[in-house]
Amino acid sequence: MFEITLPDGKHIDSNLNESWLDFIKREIGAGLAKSAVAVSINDRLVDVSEPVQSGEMKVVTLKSPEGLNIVRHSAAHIMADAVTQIFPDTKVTIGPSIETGFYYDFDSPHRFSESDFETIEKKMAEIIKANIPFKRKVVSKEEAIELFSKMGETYKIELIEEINEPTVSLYFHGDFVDLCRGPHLPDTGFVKTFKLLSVAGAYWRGDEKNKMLQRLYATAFNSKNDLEQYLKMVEEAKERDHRKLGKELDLFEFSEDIGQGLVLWTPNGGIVRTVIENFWKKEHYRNGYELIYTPHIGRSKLWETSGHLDFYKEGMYSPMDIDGEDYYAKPMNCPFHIVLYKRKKWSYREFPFRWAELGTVYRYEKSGTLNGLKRVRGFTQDDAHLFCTMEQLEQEITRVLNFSIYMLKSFDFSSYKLYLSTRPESDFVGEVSVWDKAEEALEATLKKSGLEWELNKGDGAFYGPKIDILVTDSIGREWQLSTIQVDFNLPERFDLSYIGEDGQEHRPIMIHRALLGSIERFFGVLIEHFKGAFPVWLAPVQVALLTVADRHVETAQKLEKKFLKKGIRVKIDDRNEKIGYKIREWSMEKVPYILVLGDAEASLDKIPVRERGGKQISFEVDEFIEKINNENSGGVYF
RNA sequence: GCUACCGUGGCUCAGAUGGUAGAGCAGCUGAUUCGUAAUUAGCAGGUCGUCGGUUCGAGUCCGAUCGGUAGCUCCA
Repeated sequence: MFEITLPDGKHIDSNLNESWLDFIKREIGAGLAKSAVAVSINDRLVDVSEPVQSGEMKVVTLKSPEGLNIVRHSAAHIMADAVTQIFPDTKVTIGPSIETGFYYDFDSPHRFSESDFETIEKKMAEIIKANIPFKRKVVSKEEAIELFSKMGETYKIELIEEINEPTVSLYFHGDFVDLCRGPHLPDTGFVKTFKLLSVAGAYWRGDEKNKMLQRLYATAFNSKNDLEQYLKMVEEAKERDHRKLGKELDLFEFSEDIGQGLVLWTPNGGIVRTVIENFWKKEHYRNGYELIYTPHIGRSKLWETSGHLDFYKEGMYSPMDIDGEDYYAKPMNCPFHIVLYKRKKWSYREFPFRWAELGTVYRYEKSGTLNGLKRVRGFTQDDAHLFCTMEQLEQEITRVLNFSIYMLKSFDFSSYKLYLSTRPESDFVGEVSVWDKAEEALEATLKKSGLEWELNKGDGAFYGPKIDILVTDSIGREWQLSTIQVDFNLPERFDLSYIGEDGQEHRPIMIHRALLGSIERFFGVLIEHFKGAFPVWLAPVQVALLTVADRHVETAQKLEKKFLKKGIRVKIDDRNEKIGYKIREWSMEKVPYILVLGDAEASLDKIPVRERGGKQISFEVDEFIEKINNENSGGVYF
């Protein structure tokens, strides 16, 4: 007797030894049975061909996220089938579904390239069209090993040997067989549309000591429309790529002469950075921070004390010799801030301290990980270190969190996801009771914030718990920008203290925090978020004045003077070109406002303002200046 | 760092099977003074990333190196 509960709470008792598919057909409906790709029984996914069992069941259809995962996973098998048919010497390894599709890793004497895609896709289409059923078979490990060794599938054997169960499940479709937990589609025909995307190297089991395999990336969707939408989104991301826009808008540069991962800010990028930094400084003063400046290098003793030479050496550059003494370029600012702390004895009455610095650090990143502005070797952190008592921790964290959200909002990021990372299982410093108190403080802050947050249990750094903030950009991608980290380690290592109310020495709590992260990376994210069309307050040029003919230059200069006085970033274009030509150029530069000055504007009573996108509005000069000032985020930061 | 791919004038790109570099845009000079996304004529600009090799001859083949892209890995 099976007792089955449906999602609507209905109980069905059945004593038939039938498959889920038959059960669904009879008890729920033939229509649903047609689009059923799996069954969730007590939150475990199984094939629809599996026999019924007792529990809470839910039909998984193509449309659900789980359903799409199954489609993609099955498509991965189909791809592996196609590839091994076309290239028989190929060994299969693993092929899971991922967020945007699926991949399969192969070990093959054949060098895959995009030119193989068509052949593979054609073969896959054949397999799909044949509606070949997926069949599950549970066998003993020995049996499975025998099967795969006959086939020469050594990777599969390695996987089976590590499975701690007496049996394993195999999935067949046609002549293809793969070790797999499942579930899979009823048959290959359920894959509606797919596309091979790229080929890349990937280590066997993700370990760089192992052999490099060839990974074929692909994706599958339930409709052509979904696929097209996905491809469009990929296209859109390409269009927005900050490396492409950075070149087009002349915002930054890398040079072989200077070195990998080292950014040159051009005059245009320099303006944006200046605005960001000036805004940042002003807001920090307003929020109770004091700005400090520290050097780029420090003696090895400092890095020994801080522990960086023990734990972070791979990230640091080789030392330079100064008068026979080793100095290191800083990968972090904290030790310098701590040395500033140590210059005096502090009283609890003076707490908290909030010391901020736009500190430029240098970190060794493997060459393959470098990526435009997003991953560089020299960058400026918008760093700050707070020193406070345990009693002040919650209030300080709340303050930082609010400040962080305010800053992100100022740059047009309005959707956040927060993560609380807590004490790791092992390898952590400090007392458990201190950790607990700190974690409580962080959690209380998050709860009060009313923001969406999640717990990443055990994901904290060894030195303390932290809160990370992810923002969503204009095309839905997530970026981690802010991080707020409590540190129990460095105060200990540097023997920091303050005099408490009781006249005794106590250890202060230290908080590291960065709101924008790195200025370089943040700039990259901003470029992509705005697609290079910066809001007025950040735009390198805010207003372009275009003269129709030479006799209008004087008008332009008069206007320029007025704008400059008000701190508006303005450029005159008095070249001997047709007006359409100039408009095209400044439009492509994504300048927020273009003003065409001709005979009609000679008196400057009214000026015609062309907005980005082509809309034209007539303004009085003062009115327009006022408008720009309003758009300057409450101040001129340049 | 590893694997694959890529590297031609400021930018975007052409240059089958090796025979000694080409376009558009940008730049410069001239004509044009023309009102909301490219006026026109001419000129100039490249030791084809770099170094080495094969060859009578290499942008084209081979090796090394530098740089880039995708992914893997890393990110106390």
